[in-house]
Amino acid sequence: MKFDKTIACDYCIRYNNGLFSHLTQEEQQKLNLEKQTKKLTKGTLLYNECSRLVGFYCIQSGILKIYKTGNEGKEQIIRFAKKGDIIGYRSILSGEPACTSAKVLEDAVVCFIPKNTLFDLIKSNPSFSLALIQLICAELGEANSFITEIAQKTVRERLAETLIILKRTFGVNNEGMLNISLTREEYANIIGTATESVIRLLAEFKQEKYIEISGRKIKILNENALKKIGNIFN
Amino acid sequence: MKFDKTIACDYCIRYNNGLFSHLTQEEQQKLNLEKQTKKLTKGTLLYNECSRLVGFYCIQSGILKIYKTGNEGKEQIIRFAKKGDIIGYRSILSGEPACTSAKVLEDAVVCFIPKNTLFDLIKSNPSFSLALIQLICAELGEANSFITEIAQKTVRERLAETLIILKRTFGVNNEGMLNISLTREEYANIIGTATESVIRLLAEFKQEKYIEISGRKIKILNENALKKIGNIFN
DNA sequence: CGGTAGATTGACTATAGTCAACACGAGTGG
DNA sequence: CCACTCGTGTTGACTATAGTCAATCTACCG
Repeated sequence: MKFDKTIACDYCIRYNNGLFSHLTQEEQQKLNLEKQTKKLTKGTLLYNECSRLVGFYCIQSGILKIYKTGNEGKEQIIRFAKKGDIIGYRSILSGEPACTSAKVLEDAVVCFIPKNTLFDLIKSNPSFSLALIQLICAELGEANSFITEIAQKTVRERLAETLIILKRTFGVNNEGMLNISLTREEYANIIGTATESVIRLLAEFKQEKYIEISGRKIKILNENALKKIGNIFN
Repeated sequence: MKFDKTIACDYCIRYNNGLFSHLTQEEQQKLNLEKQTKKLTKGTLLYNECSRLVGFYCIQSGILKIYKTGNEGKEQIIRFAKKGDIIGYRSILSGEPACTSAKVLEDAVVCFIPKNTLFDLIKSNPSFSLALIQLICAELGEANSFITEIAQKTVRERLAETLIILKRTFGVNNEGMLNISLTREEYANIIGTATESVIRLLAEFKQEKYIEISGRKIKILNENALKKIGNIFN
């Protein structure tokens, strides 16, 4: 991991879900001094379950997967973190070890913000606290939806839904390919199924011309069909 | 619904996850004036998805189920709320309609606390904010675990786990029966399965002498066996 | 030029969902 | 008081869905 301080917080302040836009000039400068910028290459494990974090991370670029390890050692991907997201805050706020792991999927630049900086901000800046609370509530709302979907939808439905959500979250490149590339196993670990099931269903979707596949790159050809399969109404 | 103000907040202050213990005398008095106490009988729907809440609720006694309705109209129970829990805060903090419904399972007494009271506290009392953040983070942590379990464990494993969790959460009465009584369908809606599957598995557990059943009352006879089945290690 | 990780396919099996019929008790209205 | 209904619980039979296992293939990397 390399550390540098070349990128000022101003950049993130504009993007991070508005979280840091509630800081005063003074607080912003303090943050700028106390944070550490890290460059992380693909495959790096930023932290894992049981890590005792001493700060949280703010993603400036790149993609990480946030996952939990089930009792058979199987990974369950809980969510992804991309530009503007913050991760690891749950652990330091509750004072417990992390309950998830974070691994880099696409080379990333993240800022490490020490625990005390966060606590100081909460203590001194109510607007910041409120924004943070709202951000956590949003994450909680998504987790609740995820529970319902994983409990009630079939694997086929969840796969279709996942493709739609990935498109919404990461967008597509100029060839229409999803801007995130996952292994079949990672798809399985989002959906909660076996790798082989993902392979078979992707092949089906391809067969029906809902998607186009080229290695790990996927292009959605018929979004409406996938929405219908996944029971997505918006 | 009946309203009264007979019960002072002091009572809850001591129990509510320490949340309200961070209030000053003055704030406690203000809260006491602004809250409304409601008595809710079994079966009452406190709010449902799409409700625009104007405050949140603090449970003084009784049990409510918090659930989401999936696209086939099937209920997914996300969690239960009992003495000391707060519900409905996510909706007012994010300014969105509720994403879950809350229905009374056992006659309850709840306090309604208006939105502005909550916002005022967040703005003026950083200790309260921090405690609130920690409370939400705890809920988020549980949601993440729930996702992993529902995605990876079999129905049998989840049922065993659910029984253990219900015992931990609600305890047992003097006959050893779980202090919560659910229909078979409600069990199915926690676990994410069909009612018939719950019935068959409960019969199995009974057969193996892990539990004793008398109508909706369940007694755990062999906790270790259930823990083993549910892969619970603590 | 192996070696390794990931992708694919087929065959088989287990798990759990669906459907239909029936049981049972608590209320309800004639 | 009795038939009736309704909600819930139960059971059996069948089916579909998805998991497991094993073999093979492919691409890329050192």
